[in-house]
Amino acid sequence: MPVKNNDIAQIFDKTADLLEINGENQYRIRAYRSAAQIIRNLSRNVADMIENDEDLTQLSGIGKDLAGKIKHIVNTGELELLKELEEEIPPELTKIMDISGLGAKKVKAIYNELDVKNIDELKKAAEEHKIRKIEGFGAKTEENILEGIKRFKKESRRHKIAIADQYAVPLIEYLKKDKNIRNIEVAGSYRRRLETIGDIDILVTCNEGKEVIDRFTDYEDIGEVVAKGKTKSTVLLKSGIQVDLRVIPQESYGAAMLYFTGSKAHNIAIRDMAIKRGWKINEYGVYEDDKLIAGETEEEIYEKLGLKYIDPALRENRGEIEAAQEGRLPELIIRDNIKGDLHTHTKVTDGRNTLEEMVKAAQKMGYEYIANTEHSRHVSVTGGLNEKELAEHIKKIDKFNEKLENFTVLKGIEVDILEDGSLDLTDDILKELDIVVCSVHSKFRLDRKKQTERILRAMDNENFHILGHPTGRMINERPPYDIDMERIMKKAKERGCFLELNSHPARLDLNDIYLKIAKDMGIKIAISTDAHSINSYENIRYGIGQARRGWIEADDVINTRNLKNLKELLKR
DNA sequence: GCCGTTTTCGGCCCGACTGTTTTCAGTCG
Repeated sequence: MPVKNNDIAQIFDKTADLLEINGENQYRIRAYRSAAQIIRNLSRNVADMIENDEDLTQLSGIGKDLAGKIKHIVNTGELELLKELEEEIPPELTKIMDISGLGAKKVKAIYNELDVKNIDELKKAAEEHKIRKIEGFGAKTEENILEGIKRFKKESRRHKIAIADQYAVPLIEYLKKDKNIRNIEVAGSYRRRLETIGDIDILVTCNEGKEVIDRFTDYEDIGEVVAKGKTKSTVLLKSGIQVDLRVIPQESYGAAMLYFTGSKAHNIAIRDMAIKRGWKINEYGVYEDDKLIAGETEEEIYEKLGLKYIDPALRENRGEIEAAQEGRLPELIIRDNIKGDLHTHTKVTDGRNTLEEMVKAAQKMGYEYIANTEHSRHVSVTGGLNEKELAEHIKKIDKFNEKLENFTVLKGIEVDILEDGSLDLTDDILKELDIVVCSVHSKFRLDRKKQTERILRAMDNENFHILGHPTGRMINERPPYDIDMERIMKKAKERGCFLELNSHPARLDLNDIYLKIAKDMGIKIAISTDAHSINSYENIRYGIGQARRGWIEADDVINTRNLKNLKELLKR
């Protein structure tokens, strides 16, 4: 099985951790971390690039040495340096570094003094008050370690963006009641609309910082105040989600928004541009010597650097800075571009509302059409339809449409792709439909070759329109099917098939990186919600956020078309 | 370990907070 980009990234990350514990040169460590990030964000398979004999040192941040190491990893799956380090230092120490408050230096000290190698031993040592005896450590640090372990076990994963929304929105409403606040906004990965967020970063400008910080730490949903200073405070909500609040001077608001929105890679690149012009950028502004020359808005900072404004969704240092320099930033899709939902269920199978209710709610969304796509028979737990039932259902929709004005229900199905790549319903009935969404709902664990060929074969069916939730992943719960997405995309392009971006916040499938590849290949996307009730249409905003991260414009998406143009596209 | 409009050597983003210290190291974002 080819080595995946993420495998290489993980090896480099782990190497960096161990080098850090070893007290190596911090810039060497940074080089490994940055390489991990570059590889992880790459929109192509490194293994393929090597096979094509491409020069990896073309990637900024990858030099001769790392290029060689990447090649070695791709060929052998291993890195000698990491193996050597693991013999020298217990590899589990890197896990201890994930505990908040513990970095390389402290981990090393604890290991040297007490021979603590893993989290269990760490807990024991702290409970026996051995930690506080180490030089530079004290009782407070020991308490924090125990707290950190508790928290780590409870909340070690990132939170889905929809979960973050549930906490961020009411907290912002609460803070806004303080009239002393002038600007308030959530920055960080939340603002970039990442599919998951680590914590919620709130920035405010105001007259009286102390007042805002006090109000913040008084919030009723807080479980613990972790830190509280004059300009910054960190709390844990009862749910375990961390929230950081920062008070910013008005003249620095743009600089702070830029800085705390990230991503880190984007910030470093921006700062680097400033350094080349003899300036310095920090969270307070752009400085020429000690003179503030920009900072109140993000726009003016980008402008100073000769850049068009870059949308937060694009700030990953994946080419957006070059695009901004050359005036070829995409005009990103917005919610209002969407004219209808192409993947919906009703009570007929496993949905919760009737078709009538679903249509009414869709009209409220401002849509012109929806596709009704019930499950096919193979998904028996949902009451999936067989040929005869679907034929009757089609007649019902025809009748239903006669009553509608300025709105159309497209006759569709979400048909299962069976293990052998055949579709769960006959061609005779499929060809009666306006739209056929094809999805994998079983046999998730086929090997890469079989799983890929299963989908490729399905695409050969002339009734195939859209590949539903293409990778099958559930964020934090289930990994993607093992498939060769590049082959699948090539086939989609060749056969005129479309790929779904499933907007359900637990799926967000395709991810941003695949979306960008699809766009670059000229494959059109359907942004759908897979709505099982009238309340799910709103999930489209998560799909839109993800699409923007993938550089998607309105024209790349089939359900931005009016009904007539959509039907043209569906003719294949 | 990477990189080059001052450089093939000598830089590399940078400030706030905490806890341990009496002026700073470690961690974090």
